This record gives sequence, C-alpha cells and structure tokens, in this order.
Amino acid sequence: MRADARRNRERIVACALDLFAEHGPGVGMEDIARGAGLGVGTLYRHFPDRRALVEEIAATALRRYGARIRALAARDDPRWDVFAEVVACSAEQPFALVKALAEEGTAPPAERNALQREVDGLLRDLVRAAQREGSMRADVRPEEVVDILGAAVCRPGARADDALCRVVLDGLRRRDGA
Amino acid sequence: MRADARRNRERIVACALDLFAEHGPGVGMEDIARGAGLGVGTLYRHFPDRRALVEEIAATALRRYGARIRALAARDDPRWDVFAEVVACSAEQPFALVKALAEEGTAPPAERNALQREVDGLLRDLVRAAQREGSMRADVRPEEVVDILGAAVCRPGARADDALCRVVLDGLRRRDGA
DNA sequence: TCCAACCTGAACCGGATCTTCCGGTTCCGC
DNA sequence: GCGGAACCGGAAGATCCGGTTCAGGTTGGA
Repeated sequence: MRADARRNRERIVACALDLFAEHGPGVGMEDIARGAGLGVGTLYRHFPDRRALVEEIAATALRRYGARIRALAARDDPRWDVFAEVVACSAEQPFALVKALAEEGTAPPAERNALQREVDGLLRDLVRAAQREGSMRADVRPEEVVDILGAAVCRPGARADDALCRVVLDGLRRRDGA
Repeated sequence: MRADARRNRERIVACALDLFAEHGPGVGMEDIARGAGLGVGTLYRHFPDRRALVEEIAATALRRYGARIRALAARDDPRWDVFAEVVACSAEQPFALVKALAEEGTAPPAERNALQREVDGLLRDLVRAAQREGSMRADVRPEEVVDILGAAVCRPGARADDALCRVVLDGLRRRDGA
C-alpha cells in the first residue's frame, strides 16, 4: 500500500469519527469525503461500501472506549470517582459515536457485539460496586444507569462539563436523606 | 362534513399525536394511516400535505402543554413542587412531541412561535423562582434547565417515572452541601 | 333509492444518497 | 529522471424512500 493511500485511509477514519460523533449517524459519504479533503471515489477505494466504512469506525471507537473503561475499572480509587471519570469520557466522542452507530440498523458483527456486552458488563459492575460502597443512590438498577448514560451522556455533541452531564452525575450521587 | 369523515379526522390527529410522541418525528404518512386504520389517501383528504398535518398536531400539542404549564405556574405551592409537576407533565406525550416536531425543519408559523416563547418564559421564571426559594441548585442557568428538559425529559418515549427523569429531577435539587 | 362525499392503496414522482467509472495525477523502484 | 502501477477526483448513473396522486369501489344520509 502506497504511503499516500495509507495516509488518506487514516484521514477518512479520523474524519468520519469526528463527524459521526458530532452530528450523529446520517452524515453522508459526500460529507465525510469533503471533511477529509478527498473525493468520494477515494472512500470507495478503501471501503467496498458505506456499511463497511461505518463498521470499521464503529469497531474502532468501541475498541477504544472499551480499553478506556477497562483501564478505569482496574484502578483502585473509590468507585464513585471512577464512575465520574466514566461519565466524563462517555461524553467524549468515541462512545457518543458508538451509540449513534448502533442505530444505523446494521446488525453488528459478532466481534462488536461481544465487545459491547463486555463493556456493558463492566459498567454494570461498576455501578453495583459504587452502590455497595454507598456513594451512588441505590434505587436505580444498574441497567437503568447504563441506559441513562446512553440516553443523556452519549448523545451527539455532548460535552463532559455541560449542564446535563453535571446534573445527571449529581442526581446519581447518594443523597444523605435516603 | 359527514359524520364518518369527522370521526376519521379525529382518529388521524390522535394517532399522529401518539406516534410522534412515541417515535419522534420521521414517522411516515403510511405509518400514521396504518395506525389510524385508514388509507393514506384519507390523510390527504383532510390535510393538503404532510406539513399541514404536522403543523396541526404541533399547534394542538403546544396549546395543550402551554395551558398546563400556565395552570401549574399559577398555583401558590412551593416552586419546587410545581417544578416537579412540570417535569412530570413534560415527560408526557404532548411536549415530547412538540420538541420532536421542532426539529422537523419547518419554520413554525407566528402563532406557534409566540406560544413557544411564552412557555419558555414561564419555565425560566419558574426556575429562577425555585432557585431564589432555595430549593433548586443555583449553579445552572435557567436556559440550561430548559435545555435539559428538552434534551432529557421531552424525549420520544419518555415516561414521567423513568430513571432518567427521576435522576435529573434529583440532580437539580438544591444539595445541602452547596 | 340515489348520489355526493368519502375511502382505499397501488402507482407515480422527486430528490437525496449511495456507487461507479474513467481521465488525470502521484508515488516509488529502478 | 522515467515508467507505470496505484491512486485520486467528482460528475454521471443507479437506488432507495417517503410524500403525493387518482381511478375505482364504498358509505352515509336525505
């Protein structure tokens, strides 16, 4: 593979990542090409069709996100602190994107499915641990928390310090009253 | 107008209301027709085009929502209690729908615009009052709270007692610490 | 009974996207 | 440098999808 081709492929992936994270799914091939400073034809040189492109992006993003979560979960800081970091990094591009792509209708291939399941498991465990530790309110089920992350935090255009993320995080903290 | 025609019109409106609230904008004419147990042609007998149908639904829903908010705001209960009820009723169909329709791209006609502005104003005033009263955390701007309502509570398929609504509401409460 | 109003749903259309394709360009080993 | 294989650009073509129409059958009500 020629050096410029490799460079272009990377540009495509990086740019698609950005665009999906920013605007959700539904960005067109044309937009991605323009963003990467290339022609559409070039996208098709590197990926047989849109689906393949999307799949690569999704897998990349999920892999990255998974690594991040795994690393955070392995720390031995208080679970709440870890959870707060998880929220912060969930609001960043990679995961907002994964969620957006999940809606693309594509039945994701086995690899991505397995990864997704693993990540969900890690998140639920983290929530349970935080609840046991007493730092997170206990009247929401772990799956609900994961859903909340998906619905409120991992939305296109989210930022870790926007009002909604802050409010959700505070809302999940154990309140002294209950 | 024949009796069955009137009946059908009502069915269309009711069903479109449901579908938009449940699935967001983007439900097709076909879907609405099927849901109402009618053919597409019938929709076009009652509305010149999709835009007109959507506009009627949106106006109806917003009018209803506005009336509800106005009534709540006029009570002299503590502002926090009122706010909690606003959240609850925002999670119900009418408003989830208004927000969904706002994204339809249609420049809304003057009437709806005015109504929307009025409602937003009422909401912001309510937030300010609750903050002054000390029941709502003061480190979020009123506009941010309105945005949060829009993003987290008024989403298609929301329910007043789902986890996200509860968490957001708690997250907005004044915490003794700050 | 009669007919105007009404309903149905398959076919039609427009435009937004994806995909192809070939002339022109760029890299890289020799 | 040179040659040519690999690569790129972007207009043209193919597809998809949902809104819209309309000819033909049905129904309410005087």
